[in-house]
Amino acid sequence: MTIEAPSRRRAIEDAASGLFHERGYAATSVREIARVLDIQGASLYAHVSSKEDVLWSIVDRAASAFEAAADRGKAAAEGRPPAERLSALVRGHVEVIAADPRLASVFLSEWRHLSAGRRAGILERRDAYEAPFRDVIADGMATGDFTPTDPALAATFILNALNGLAAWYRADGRLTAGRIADHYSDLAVRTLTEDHR
Amino acid sequence: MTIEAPSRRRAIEDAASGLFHERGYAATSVREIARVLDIQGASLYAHVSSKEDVLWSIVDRAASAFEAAADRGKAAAEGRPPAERLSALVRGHVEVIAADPRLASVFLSEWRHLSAGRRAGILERRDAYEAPFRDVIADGMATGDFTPTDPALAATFILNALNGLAAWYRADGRLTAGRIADHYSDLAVRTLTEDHR
DNA sequence: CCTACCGATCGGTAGG
DNA sequence: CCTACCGATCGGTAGG
Repeated sequence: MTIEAPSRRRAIEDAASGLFHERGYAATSVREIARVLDIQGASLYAHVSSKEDVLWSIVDRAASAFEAAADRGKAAAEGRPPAERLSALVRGHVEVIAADPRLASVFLSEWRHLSAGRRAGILERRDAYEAPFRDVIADGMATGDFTPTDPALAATFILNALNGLAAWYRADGRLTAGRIADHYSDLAVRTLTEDHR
Repeated sequence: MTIEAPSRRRAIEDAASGLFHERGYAATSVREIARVLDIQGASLYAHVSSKEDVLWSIVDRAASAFEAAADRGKAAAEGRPPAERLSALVRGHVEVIAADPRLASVFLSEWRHLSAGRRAGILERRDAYEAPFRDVIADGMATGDFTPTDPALAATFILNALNGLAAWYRADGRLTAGRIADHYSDLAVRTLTEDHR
C-alpha cells in the first residue's frame, strides 16, 4: 500500500533518526532505513532525493525546535533576574531533548556529515542559539547576580552538560523529564553563583 | 622504507585517531588512514589485524589515561574536603582531554563501533571511572559541604560538561588548558554549593 | 513502490 | 610494505 507523501516522508525521517542515533549516520545504510518501513531500499528514493537529504531534514527540524524553545524561554522570563532567565533557557533546552532525544542527538552529533554549505549554516545557527546563554551570563555578572567568570566558557560548560542528556535520556528511565529539568536548571544556575558561607 | 613495528603501529593509531576524531570511525576508510602514512591500504594489515583493532587500541589507551588520572587525583586529594577532591578529579579529567583531544574524543564518541564484548567492557570501565565522582558528591552532601541533590545526576551533568571539551579544545585556542581546568573546576564545584546570600 | 541494475568503494587476503 | 585481487555492500538510477 502506498502511503500519502508527507506522512511517508516523515516516517522515513523518524526511522532514520532512530538508526542515526543508535549507530550513526555513516554506519547506517539506506537499506536499513527502508527495512524499518518494510519497503525496498530503492523505494526510498520515491520520497527523498538522497541520504544526506534525510539527515538535513532531521537536523533542520531539530535546530528549529531548539530555536523555538529559546524564543519561548526568552519571552517568558523577559525582565526577570538573570538566574530566572538562564533557568528558562536551560529548561527549554532540556525539554526539547527530552521530547525527542533521537532528533536532538542526531542534530548534536551527526551534523558533520552534512555538505559543507549546510554544515556552515548549522554552525551559524548554533552560535546564534547559544548567544542568549552567553548574554544572560554576562548580564548576571554585570548586575552582580553571577560570579565573575568567562561567559562564553561558562555557557559552553552548561550547554555541553545539557547536551549529554541526548545520549542517555530514556522516557522510561529513573527520572522524569520534569525532574531532570528541575535538577539541571538548579545545577546550571549554581554554576554561576558564589558560595558565601 | 620499512619502519620498526611498535612505532609504526603507534603511528597508525595516531593517524587513525585524527581521522576518527574529524570524520568518525564509520566514515573513515582504512585507505585514508594509510594515505596519511604514505603507504598502501593493504599494507596496514602488516601491522594491524583489522580496522576495529585500531579503534580498540585507541579506546583502550584513552580509557587507561582517564583511569590513571583519576587514581592520581584521588591520591593527591586524599583526606581533603569534598570540594578539593572533586576539583582534583575534574582537573585530571580536563588534563587528559587537553593532552590529546583526538584520543579522548574517539574514546567518548566512537566506542559504539566496537564489537559487543569490547563495548560492554568499556561501558563497565566508564561506570567504574565515574564512581569516585558520584562518591565524592555523596560524601560532600553527607558532610553538608554540598547542597542536597541527586549524586548520580550531578556527576553526569559535570562529566558531560567536561567531555564536551574533547570536541572543541584546540591547543592554539583562546584559553590554555590550565586556564580551562581552573574555570571548569570552579564551575563544577559551584554546581554543588548553595548560594547563601 | 518494485525489480533489475550501475559503478564505486569497502575491509580484507594471497603471495611475494 | 607492494601488487593484484576478492566478495560484499554502498548510494543511487532506469523504467515501469
